[in-house]
Amino acid sequence: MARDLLGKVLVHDTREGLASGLIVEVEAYVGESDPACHAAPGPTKRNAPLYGPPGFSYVYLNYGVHYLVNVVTEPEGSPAGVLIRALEPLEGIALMRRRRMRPIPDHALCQGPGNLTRALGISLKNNKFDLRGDTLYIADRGRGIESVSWSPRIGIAVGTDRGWRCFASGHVSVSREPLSPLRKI
DNA sequence: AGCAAGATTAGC
DNA sequence: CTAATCTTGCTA
Repeated sequence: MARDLLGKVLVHDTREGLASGLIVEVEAYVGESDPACHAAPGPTKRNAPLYGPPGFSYVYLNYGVHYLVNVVTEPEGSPAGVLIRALEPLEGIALMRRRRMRPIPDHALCQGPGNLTRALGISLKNNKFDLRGDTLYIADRGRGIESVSWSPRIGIAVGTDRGWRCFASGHVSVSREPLSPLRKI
């Protein structure tokens, strides 16, 4: 589930160095019946990773400008992914700032799905990566998120009825506050 | 072969 | 509020 990814750590280890951040905001895109999911039109070349085994990455170029990274969550043949929308920077902050090429406070370096891939140096080359590997991977460092909020997903025109965005309540690195949180746990 | 749209962001 | 920027997927 999307909730389980909150509090985990996304790490990208490259020649330039290692950068990582605590996952504080995600959105679920589930199945061909979800109109906002890239699997909605059925299998295509682009969404192939969604139909693959869980635990792999699905990276794509959005608006011709930003790379967005998902974690494939369902068994092979069942297309679903969780979009990572924001991280609290942990390691490699100097490297992140260099990649962002812009004066930004620490907490905002990985704020937003396009910004975090830029800060971590994630691109199309990282598509279909095994997230239990040693280049782009998710680590459990025993850190949890104490308070979680849910809201509709952001930036989409369809499927807004589903409250499948979840984030660390009130965290400074969350991309933005929800218009209407559905519940808090 | 041509075209419209898109899970965003920064700048005016 | 809008431009930027380009790949995918659909239509002809």
